[in-house]
Amino acid sequence: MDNSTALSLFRKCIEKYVEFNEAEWIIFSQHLKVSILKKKQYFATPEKVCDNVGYIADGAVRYFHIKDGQDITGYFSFENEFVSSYKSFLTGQPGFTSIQALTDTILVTFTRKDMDQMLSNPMLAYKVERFGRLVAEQYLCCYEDRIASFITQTPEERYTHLLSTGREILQRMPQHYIANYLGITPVSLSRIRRRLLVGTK
Amino acid sequence: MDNSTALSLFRKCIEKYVEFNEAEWIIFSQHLKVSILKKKQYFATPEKVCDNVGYIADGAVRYFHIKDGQDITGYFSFENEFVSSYKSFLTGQPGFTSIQALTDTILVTFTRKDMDQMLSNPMLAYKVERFGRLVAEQYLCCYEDRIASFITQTPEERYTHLLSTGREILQRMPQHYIANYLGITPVSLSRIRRRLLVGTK
DNA sequence: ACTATTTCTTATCTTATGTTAACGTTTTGA
DNA sequence: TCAAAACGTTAACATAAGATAAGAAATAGT
Repeated sequence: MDNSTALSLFRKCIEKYVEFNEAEWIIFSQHLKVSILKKKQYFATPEKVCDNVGYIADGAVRYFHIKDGQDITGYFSFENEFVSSYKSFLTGQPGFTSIQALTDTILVTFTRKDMDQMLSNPMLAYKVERFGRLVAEQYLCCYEDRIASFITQTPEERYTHLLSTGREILQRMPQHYIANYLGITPVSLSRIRRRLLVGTK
Repeated sequence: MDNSTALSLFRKCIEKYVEFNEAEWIIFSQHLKVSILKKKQYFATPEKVCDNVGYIADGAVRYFHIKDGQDITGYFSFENEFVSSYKSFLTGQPGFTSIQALTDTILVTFTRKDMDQMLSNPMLAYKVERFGRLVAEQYLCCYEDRIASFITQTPEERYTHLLSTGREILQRMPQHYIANYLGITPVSLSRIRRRLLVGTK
């Protein structure tokens, strides 16, 4: 995929939120950079401030935390989604999240500085504010559901619910990542799957 | 507390995000309503669309879900915080969350319609977009931490972490609400407390 | 002031999960 | 192509959590 393809995918994506005329888009796109993250390269690490937001034109990334030397997967992002250690990006403080490319990944990125410049540019400010609001709101809704699932559901229920949504995660992620994502260990997920199998046959 | 006190508290709160001049504030405040929610009255119920965002000038509310006839507390909001079933408010769909006043609560509210009107009013649009973005971002950061705690921590760790932050929740909420908030049963929290006591003495 | 309700603890029992390790299979990378 | 690494399942054991019930203490409401 070439840079202009990546950029036009990005444009299509953000125009779900706000539309830009050509003049605006030219200025906006001056703040964008297309880059490739090779498999296993890091988009964010725990010690550093995550200074970028990325749009995944192609590929996938995995979010994880390290606890007691163990790697615990918390989330994934795929093509046509955004990626960032948001809290770190927004607060300017180091996050506790690592983000790593699962495959070679083509990204359209902009930095915190770029975002601040756009927010200070009268020609873009309003639309960038709006874009930011709508994206944040959308994530808020997702997070609300995820938190509710931890409070109201058992691990087995969370897994069957994930099955019922048929999310991409199921096809594309190894099971032990899915287990972490559900808040359990890989061994436990394997047992849950066994229970469900026995129950249905 | 009278209405103007409530309104000026609200103004002080949102001016942490954006500042309004007098003309703007006059228009903004025309969209605001001060109301009282008596103890045990509902701000939101699962069947209905949550059409309001509230600012708590005084009082406190509890968010909960009903599962198998049981009431599971998910969150709290206190004075000087916002309250809404955000996903419902943002999507216009019924939520699954109930929100109930824990004590008589004084609210400054605006409806979805008010928000849309403000977003369409050129005099306010920019600042309201910005306000919305910053509030959503702040919640995003909180939610991110909360999700990480479910994935990386045991219930006991979540509780000791809550203790270490000394959050208001601890002083003002009965323990079985806190248990739900941590994703466990009240009985289990009681046992965790026992374990911690024995461990320290 | 007194009763009803709520809250918290404790006990018992059952069940699910975490931990560790072993094994076979699949995938990866050189 | 071949060795190393990653992956999924299973087993055994220890631990923690859920469910239920009972009882004491605190609180609320009248």
